[in-house]
Amino acid sequence: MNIGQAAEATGLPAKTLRYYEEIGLVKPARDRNGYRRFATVDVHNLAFVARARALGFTIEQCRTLLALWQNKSRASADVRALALEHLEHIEEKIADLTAMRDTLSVLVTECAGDDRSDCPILTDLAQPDRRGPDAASQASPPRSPRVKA
Amino acid sequence: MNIGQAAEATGLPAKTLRYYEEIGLVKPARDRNGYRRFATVDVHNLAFVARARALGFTIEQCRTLLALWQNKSRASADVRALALEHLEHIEEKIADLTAMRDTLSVLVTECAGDDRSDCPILTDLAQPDRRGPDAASQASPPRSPRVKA
DNA sequence: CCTTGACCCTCCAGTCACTGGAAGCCTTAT
DNA sequence: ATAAGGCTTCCAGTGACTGGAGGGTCAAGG
Repeated sequence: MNIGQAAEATGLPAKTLRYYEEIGLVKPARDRNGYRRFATVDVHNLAFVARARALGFTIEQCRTLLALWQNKSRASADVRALALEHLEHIEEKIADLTAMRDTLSVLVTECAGDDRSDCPILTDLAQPDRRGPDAASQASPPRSPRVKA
Repeated sequence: MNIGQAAEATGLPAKTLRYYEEIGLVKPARDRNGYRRFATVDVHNLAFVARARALGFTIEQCRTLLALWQNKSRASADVRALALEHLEHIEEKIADLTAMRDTLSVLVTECAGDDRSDCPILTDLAQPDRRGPDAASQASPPRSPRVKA
């Protein structure tokens, strides 16, 4: 299977497959002409990774999950721990984003949105403290807007 | 005001203030010794940006908001449109993350998490299609796990 | 006068997970 | 022979910082 077919089969762009090889997630063989040859097992691994990525696992977590998947003597507790950690991470992000959404939707509601310059959104951004539904400010670390979600 | 005091006042790391100068978000004056001197207006602008960032606006959106804030002849509709667009973006992310969370929490519940190797999480990741609460797969673009949340 | 320590400066590299593009082989069909 | 399309490598860029090296500046204490 050439890279194009593997891309087709996994739903991942060919570029991504090259990248995954580069970082050692898959190790396709090579034909004599230098083309990558993806075996069935490679495609399985890629599909596994694609699904884990779709659930928001990082590449490093995918690498770990892949290793656990291939290790028949693994303990399911290890997998569960990883998933649970990731789940907490997701919950945090949801909480942060929900706080942002609440604040922002209040502000949007308050703003007339006409051709006058008067705008509660800007007023709020300009004023220290005193925010509507006590939003994102104190979600997670007290310092700096390190949310990047 | 030196950079350290400005950092203290805005809650942003000094490194970030340098970065914001580099990309032209603020333009502090310089003392004869080369130190940045932050005027009150600079600190106000930085605090404004910090709050907008905490609400998840991108740097470019912050730049726009800052310009609108300083432009007395702006129309509040412009601000509202920007906020609304951002709000939709946030809603999308929340939806994606919620789908991930639902799938993942089902899987975590199903997994015994003991020292046996049998693990529904891995089984699910390995199997194409057939997922519990029809999760993240078809959240937003049909192709690839381009969620990066 | 000298040193110490806390600041400040610039420049470079790294993060994460790709993505885009250039330049150039290889293969297949016409 | 040539054109199209697929494959290769390598380099650079994304966003928004963050870390660190190497070095200048300043105020206080000995």
